[in-house]
Amino acid sequence: MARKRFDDMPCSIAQTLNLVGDWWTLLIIRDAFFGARRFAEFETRLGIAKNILANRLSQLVENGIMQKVDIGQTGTHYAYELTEKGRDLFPVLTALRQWGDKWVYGEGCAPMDVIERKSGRPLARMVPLGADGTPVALEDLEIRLKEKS
Amino acid sequence: MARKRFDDMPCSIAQTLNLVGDWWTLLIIRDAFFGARRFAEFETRLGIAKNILANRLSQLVENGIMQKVDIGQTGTHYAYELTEKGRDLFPVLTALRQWGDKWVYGEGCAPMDVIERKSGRPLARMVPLGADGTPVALEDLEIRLKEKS
DNA sequence: CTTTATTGGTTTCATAACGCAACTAAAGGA
DNA sequence: TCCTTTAGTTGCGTTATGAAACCAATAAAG
Repeated sequence: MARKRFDDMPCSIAQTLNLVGDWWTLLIIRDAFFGARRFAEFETRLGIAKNILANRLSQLVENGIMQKVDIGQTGTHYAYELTEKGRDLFPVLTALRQWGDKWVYGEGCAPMDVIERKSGRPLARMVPLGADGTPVALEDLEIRLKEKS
Repeated sequence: MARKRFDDMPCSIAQTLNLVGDWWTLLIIRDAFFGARRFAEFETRLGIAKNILANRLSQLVENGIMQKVDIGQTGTHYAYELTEKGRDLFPVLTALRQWGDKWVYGEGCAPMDVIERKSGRPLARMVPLGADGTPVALEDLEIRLKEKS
């Protein structure tokens, strides 16, 4: 049967994964953050098949995460760029990257650093903070589900 | 042909997605955070097929993200629990959830809140911070790739 | 003004993954 | 002994993925 969709799950995590949670989509977004704009650029950087890339890009555009800009005074030239909605996925990518830095490569062995130019230093580790700005403990959290109206 | 693996990409994001980036895995981890422990619990909460669930759980155990604990004095009873490596994915789930809260449901309309008991208030929005603790601007970031040794 | 290259795809087809349902295995209880 | 619970495995049809071939529009070359 068809791949199961998570559309109907009343959960932001499921909904987000439904939009960006397949094999390639987050990597396309990653490369967009890292400067890729053109179809061929994504293709060669990722080593993704053209049909899959075309499909994913059109989904991303459809979902408002990227936009397709015609920069074609000269021939067929489009740029795919992140919208604000797309740029707002940066925390997700950062969390994924920091987890991999720590658990796949090990502290200090990551193949890539993201550096803040101002300070010349890498970003701080992202940690969920409470309303008062201090890190939260998992045990101190409570899930509260809203009633359906 | 076989699904493409991201194993060979020298990138923490790709590596992390390689471990937890398929359709179901992050939802299994989410439910583990929310208290699910038993095979049947994951099955009914997620509506996932048994074979897929069995496959994903064994991958998660193999990758050290969950562990399978035999709690079976009486019959066949196992519990699947997150390891430290698994619990450390909490920032990833939080970032995904907060993005969905904002862009899928809209501020204040999320179907679920994660509340800190201490304060009774939801977690703060996760934002990548620079080394000095202030939020970073995307334009002020620089990617630095490490040479292969 | 015809030919060739570039860009951004679409089509085709083999294979792998998914989803459902049925079946199995091991232990406990009636 | 037979039934139930738990945790799977197996079989099979459907869908998605990946590679390669093909296509269309424009530009550049000759």
